[in-house]
Amino acid sequence: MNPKPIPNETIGRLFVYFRALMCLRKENKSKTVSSTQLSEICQVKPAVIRKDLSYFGEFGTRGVGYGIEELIQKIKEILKLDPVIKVAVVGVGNIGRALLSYSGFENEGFTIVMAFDSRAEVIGQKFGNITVEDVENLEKRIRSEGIQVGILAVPESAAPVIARRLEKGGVKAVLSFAPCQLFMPDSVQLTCVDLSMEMARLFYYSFSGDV
Amino acid sequence: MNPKPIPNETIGRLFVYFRALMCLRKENKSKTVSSTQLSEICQVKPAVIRKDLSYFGEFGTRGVGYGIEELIQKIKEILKLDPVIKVAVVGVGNIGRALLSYSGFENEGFTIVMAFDSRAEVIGQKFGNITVEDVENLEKRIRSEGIQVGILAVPESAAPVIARRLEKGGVKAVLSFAPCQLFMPDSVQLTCVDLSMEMARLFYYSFSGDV
DNA sequence: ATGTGTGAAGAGCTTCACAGCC
DNA sequence: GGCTGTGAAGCTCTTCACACAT
Repeated sequence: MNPKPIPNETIGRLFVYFRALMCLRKENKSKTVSSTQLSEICQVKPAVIRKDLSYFGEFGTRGVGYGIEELIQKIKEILKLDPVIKVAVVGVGNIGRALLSYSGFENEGFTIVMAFDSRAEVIGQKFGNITVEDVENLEKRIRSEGIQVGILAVPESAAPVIARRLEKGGVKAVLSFAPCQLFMPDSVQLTCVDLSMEMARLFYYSFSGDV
Repeated sequence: MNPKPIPNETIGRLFVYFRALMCLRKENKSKTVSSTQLSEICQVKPAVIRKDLSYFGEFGTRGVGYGIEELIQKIKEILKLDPVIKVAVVGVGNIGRALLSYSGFENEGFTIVMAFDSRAEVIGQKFGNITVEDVENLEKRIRSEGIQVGILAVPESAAPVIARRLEKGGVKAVLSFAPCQLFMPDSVQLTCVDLSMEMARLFYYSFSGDV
């Protein structure tokens, strides 16, 4: 058991702060920022920001605020944001391509280093400095390259099999875009991004209290 | 105020049940399903399923379970899943294309009916029966077509402006893929799908309790 | 016997208010 | 004055156990 129970939501918000801090650093208007200032950028209440940060230590200075550079480093540590962690994308359809061509990840602490697909016409294509490989060799290749995180961007029908193979290849975490339930051992962290579900939630809240 | 406070999470889970029920209906093995059976498919505990459903009425039969067809209809009603609600995609990059070419949405209760982009080479392209239009005319077109939901799939730099224009065009809800904070009036429901944040969360949980 | 519906207990997260420090 | 750090209160969501229906 950990010393203190850290809310799940806190982790997500830390990343939001992180991104805001990166902006502030670029603007370079000040070396420090108060929870009130941060709250305006992040749309999170000042007290929440302070409590979130306080779970991990006392990073601020009373009467002043938080050192921007220092806080960036602290959050990096906490979230293990580190481009050394290797990520692979499986499935180079539209979603896979979107991920491969998004250049923002590097500023945000991680890098995609491999891509796999099953289609002959896609294998061998280059995206930046990544060449799409044959999914046939998935387990072997991700194991030999030390891939720790897999992104599942294949069609629903292939998702369960690929998920299993990522697990066999030794990844510790999987981010899935497949609109279906996946079964994973507890040793593998699984997050599903379910667009239909988000849409459904939006619908409910937009059209419920209606005339 | 509503009669009972309904957990936010319940809404998301309802959609998960919905999808599972659609599968069960297709399999056509039985007319009914118990919360225990559903729980195995959805990976949600039986008691949670029962409580979630009980917020909206008494849909089950004691000793038997829930009628599959009946429950599908009820959830459709609750979530306002209805292909009559019109959705537009703004930004036909990789993410936009992924959404336009995903055929599953129709089974899941909504339809994308328009697409916009600013790039001359994309405007006029067809995806299924949708022709990409010039984002120039965004407000006018979504208003005249009665678009109620906008999906924001443009680069970060354009996101705040387009968000504002969607709002002006009269949408009631926006689903954004932009990795930045957006400011919207309370009258517009906003959900942000933040992939970097999900990655960061995964990282934290995968590499924290580590050696 | 089987399986739903639900009040009450429990766990988790947020908010508040203010003590403590600059 | 300004701002952080935090215990305690308040709120929300989940879990449990069992009454109730078929």
